[in-house]
Amino acid sequence: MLDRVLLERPALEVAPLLLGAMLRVDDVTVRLTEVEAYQGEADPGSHAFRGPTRRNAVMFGPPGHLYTYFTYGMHVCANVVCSADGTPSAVLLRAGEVVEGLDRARSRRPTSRSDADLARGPARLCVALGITLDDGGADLAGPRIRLDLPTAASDFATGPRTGVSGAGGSNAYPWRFWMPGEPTVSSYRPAAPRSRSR
DNA sequence: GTCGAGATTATCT
DNA sequence: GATAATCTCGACC
Repeated sequence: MLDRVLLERPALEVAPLLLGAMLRVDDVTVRLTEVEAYQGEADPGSHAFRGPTRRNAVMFGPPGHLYTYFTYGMHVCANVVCSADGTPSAVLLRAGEVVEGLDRARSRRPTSRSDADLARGPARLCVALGITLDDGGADLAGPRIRLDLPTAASDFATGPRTGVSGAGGSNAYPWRFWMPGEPTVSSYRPAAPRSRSR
């Protein structure tokens, strides 16, 4: 059962709690191995930094809900909304290990060469689980989506966020959390400065 | 194995 | 019209 009280804390405290958590969508279950904290208003890298918009409205709402968004036109990323109602904190689900519904996950991600690749990366995780924009704002204790927090905190490491746009100069926050030794967590390739020129 | 560059579209200014 | 919390593929070591 999802303990909503735990999610009312700041993202930085919720993030380690989510490591090892089980996230089930329909018949596919993933054990989260890598997450990233976003402190809304105090975080230049967060979508909520510039204030509430239609897209990030869910983040400003009560915790225990799913915040989804489109990025780069092709990819969906999922967050767990935390902190109290009105505080735009969220934890991005970066990677996980598919522990149930492997066949389903594999068919959704035919390009994955190994099972560890199925949910290694925010957008991949969403595809493997079948999360779409339609699931934005969904209750994490609902019929289709269910989140189970681990009973005990897992071992974890922290480090600087990668992949966050350098536009805000926000790469300085060590708000990435992962479980050491997990094959689904690779030292993520530093985001290449993306140039649309040409 | 690691490194570098392009693709593609919802959302915001 | 510009931007973006990424992924995939190809080249090279």
